[in-house]
Amino acid sequence: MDAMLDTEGKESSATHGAYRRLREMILTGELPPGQKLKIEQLRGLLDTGASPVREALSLLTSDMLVERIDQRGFRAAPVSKSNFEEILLLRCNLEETALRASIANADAAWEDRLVLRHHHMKKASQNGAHDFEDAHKAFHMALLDNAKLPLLLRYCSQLYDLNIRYRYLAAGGSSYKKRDISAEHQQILDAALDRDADSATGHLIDHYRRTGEYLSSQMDS
Amino acid sequence: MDAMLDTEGKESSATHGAYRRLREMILTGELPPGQKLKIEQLRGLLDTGASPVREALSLLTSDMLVERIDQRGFRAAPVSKSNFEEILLLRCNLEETALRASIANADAAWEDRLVLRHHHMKKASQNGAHDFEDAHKAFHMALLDNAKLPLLLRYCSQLYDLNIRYRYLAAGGSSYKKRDISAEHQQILDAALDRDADSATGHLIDHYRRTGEYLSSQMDS
DNA sequence: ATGTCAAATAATATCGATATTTTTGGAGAC
DNA sequence: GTCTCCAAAAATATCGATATTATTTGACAT
Repeated sequence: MDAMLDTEGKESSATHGAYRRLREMILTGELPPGQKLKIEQLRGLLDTGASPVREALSLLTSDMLVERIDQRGFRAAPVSKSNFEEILLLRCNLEETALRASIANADAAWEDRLVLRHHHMKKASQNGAHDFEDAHKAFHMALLDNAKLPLLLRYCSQLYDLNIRYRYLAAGGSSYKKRDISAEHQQILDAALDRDADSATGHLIDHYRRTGEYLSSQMDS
Repeated sequence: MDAMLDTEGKESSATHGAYRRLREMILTGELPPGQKLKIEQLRGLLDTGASPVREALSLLTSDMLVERIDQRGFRAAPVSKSNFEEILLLRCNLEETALRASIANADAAWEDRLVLRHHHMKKASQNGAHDFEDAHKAFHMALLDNAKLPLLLRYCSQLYDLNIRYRYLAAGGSSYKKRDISAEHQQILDAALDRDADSATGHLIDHYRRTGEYLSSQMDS
């Protein structure tokens, strides 16, 4: 007597579905920063019960994409320039730590994973922006995950998502020029494969700072 | 027709109450690491409904004190030596960043807060261990909060709590010797008041490393 | 006009019950 | 004796309804 509309055969759970859908909507700006998130409204939008919605919102609180106001419901996390700058700062700090640790643990299997992810990313860049975003994140996380520091990786992943949100908000996802991001990625990859930690972290941080400055300028408008 | 048993006049909310209570139980080890957290069981323990328990567990997931296993409920987060060491590593990294930023923003109001927190901590050390823990955390967070980096502060606070849990687990909360923690705190405070970032961060990290090594040795047993 | 208070409205938080899923336990086959 | 499979039990996930709490509205007094 229940609707079973998802064609995916992977994760069936009303809560998880609501979580992923809401996450997507907040990241892309479909649910704008600061917006009140009323249960009823979302219940209609995702056509599911109130409990899964509630729980999904609780989970999104962990990711700092949703704020809970004690007896007053939920709202999409607000944005600000200072928040953006803090995200950038922390990313540079944490990702440098993670990348250095990853390189310290470098082995053939990791190199294979890196090359693969990089290839997938290049391939996906010809498809839709959505595919590219996923592959881009996968590449960046692959750079870091060989550190074998799960907490650190989790923080980096969280911050990555928070940052991507600003990219969507600033540019509608499009104006995010190809610039020469592709070359930057290649430099990072090569340095990582050479196991040159200084060069790899240098390029990585440049990569972030450059994107950061670009977005920061967009935000002044 | 509802029970209103809390004598506190501050935060009334079944969810929030359950959250605080469960958090306490997990931090102190009353709910041991890895233990299955069955809704019914907790519902009885906290005498409240299933929904608040469920939501409290969701919130504790953010704090990494509870793990969610997709269609199989919740469990208290497991512990391991490598997890402990990662926490220590990240704490040293993040708190150094935060403390340096705090000192860079130093002003009279911050100094006042620091002195006050330090005083309260000393006073509380004569009372129960529970009071001391709260005051101790308040002092450490006061050292960091002048950085005005809310995300960073949140991470530091999370990691602080994860660490305190290991202290409870290793020592039952007691053997955590007074050592000369008091002197160490004084050194950190003095250096911060002098606005000597190198000295302050040095003492702070020493403080953590020393406690870390002590706990680490306890864990080999 | 303006500010305050009370009733009406809307939204959240919570409960109790049901449907789904996982886990357990035991009967039968090899 | 061990393994497989099916039924029984337990636990989770979800729903629908109610009680609580916040917010708005409008009347009244100043």
